[in-house]
Amino acid sequence: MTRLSPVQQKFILHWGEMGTRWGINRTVAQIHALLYISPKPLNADDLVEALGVARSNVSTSLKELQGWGIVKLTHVLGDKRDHFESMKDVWEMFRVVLDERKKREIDPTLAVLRACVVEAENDKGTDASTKQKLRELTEFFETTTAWYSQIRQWPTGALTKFVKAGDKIRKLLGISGS
Amino acid sequence: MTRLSPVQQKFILHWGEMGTRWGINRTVAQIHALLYISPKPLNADDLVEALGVARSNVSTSLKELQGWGIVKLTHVLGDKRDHFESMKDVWEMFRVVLDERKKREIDPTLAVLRACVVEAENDKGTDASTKQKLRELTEFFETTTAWYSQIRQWPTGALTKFVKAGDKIRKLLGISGS
DNA sequence: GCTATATTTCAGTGAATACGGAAATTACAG
DNA sequence: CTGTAATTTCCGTATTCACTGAAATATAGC
Repeated sequence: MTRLSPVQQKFILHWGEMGTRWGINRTVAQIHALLYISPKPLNADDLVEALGVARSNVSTSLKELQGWGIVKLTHVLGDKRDHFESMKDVWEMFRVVLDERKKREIDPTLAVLRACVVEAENDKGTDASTKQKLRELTEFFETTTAWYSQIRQWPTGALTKFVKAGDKIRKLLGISGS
Repeated sequence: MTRLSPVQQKFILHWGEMGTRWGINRTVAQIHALLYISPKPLNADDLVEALGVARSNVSTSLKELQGWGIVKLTHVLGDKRDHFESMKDVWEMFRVVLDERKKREIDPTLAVLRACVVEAENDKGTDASTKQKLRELTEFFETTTAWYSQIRQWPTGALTKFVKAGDKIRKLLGISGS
């Protein structure tokens, strides 16, 4: 692993920054950024050297990334050390991340909402507005997750076609448009 | 503002928890949750009492929510105190939040990525893999944002129709399917 | 303009999180 | 089996972030 170029640095730093904004640890995001642009698998010491963080920090961050399913452990011939590489297909990568966030956050939220709706029905202490709003929120998540499970299986490039199709879709669906 | 029912508490606590997972301050999210289910505008003291947080905390959180554009300041007759209400349409609300996050995070990211791509072109220090990956990532964000600006103007309920339409869309677009 | 009330700002404190370094464990070569 | 390299775990520290309470400012009625 040679020293990072200014461009690589800029990208990695920004990616780390974005990570924190979305609830991802900065180092985790930086390591992911580096692995993503790297042409070959890197070992832990490569990452330590390139990013200037502690070995232990790299270790836990890599575990985290493997937990997300976007970084895999590999080996290179003649080297006993573990090496790591990022998923390379951007589309696939985001699909995996979205699936994971859905599983970790949206699904539990839906579970809580449904429980709240049920519980609110036979509960005098909860006003009508709350009941109504909880129902609407539940429905919102139900619709959007159903919709996501549709488009998540679109092949790469389908969104491009979709964008190009423009208003045709809306007409097909009989959507009035806003 | 009467005391929170167990259902309301459960919802508000969970919403606060979810907030933190997505980079939103817990108190901010809790206040938003409470305003969302509230049938009428609430003042700062209502929030202090219901959530058990400091007055100053409520103040800054409300500023934050107004900054996001999902909470508005209003007044009720015969009360000089400021009152606040949340946007009530879930769909509109998420549209606003997504627009804002796009503006704050995605757009700057795209700017950085484009700058990186340009800078990488005339730079011997950056390898081919990096250039390639940065291009792909840029393209990804360009496509997805273009796609978002399409569906963001779909009227409420259009997604439902979309889900029901199922595979028809894919056939229309000539997408092979996965 | 003065007073009471409401709101915001700000500095200090506390809690959560991230991180580093040493120690412990594991994996491997000879 | 032994020694060495690699990796992980763990605990203490540091940094960041959230929050409070008090002081300062603003607002509205009189």
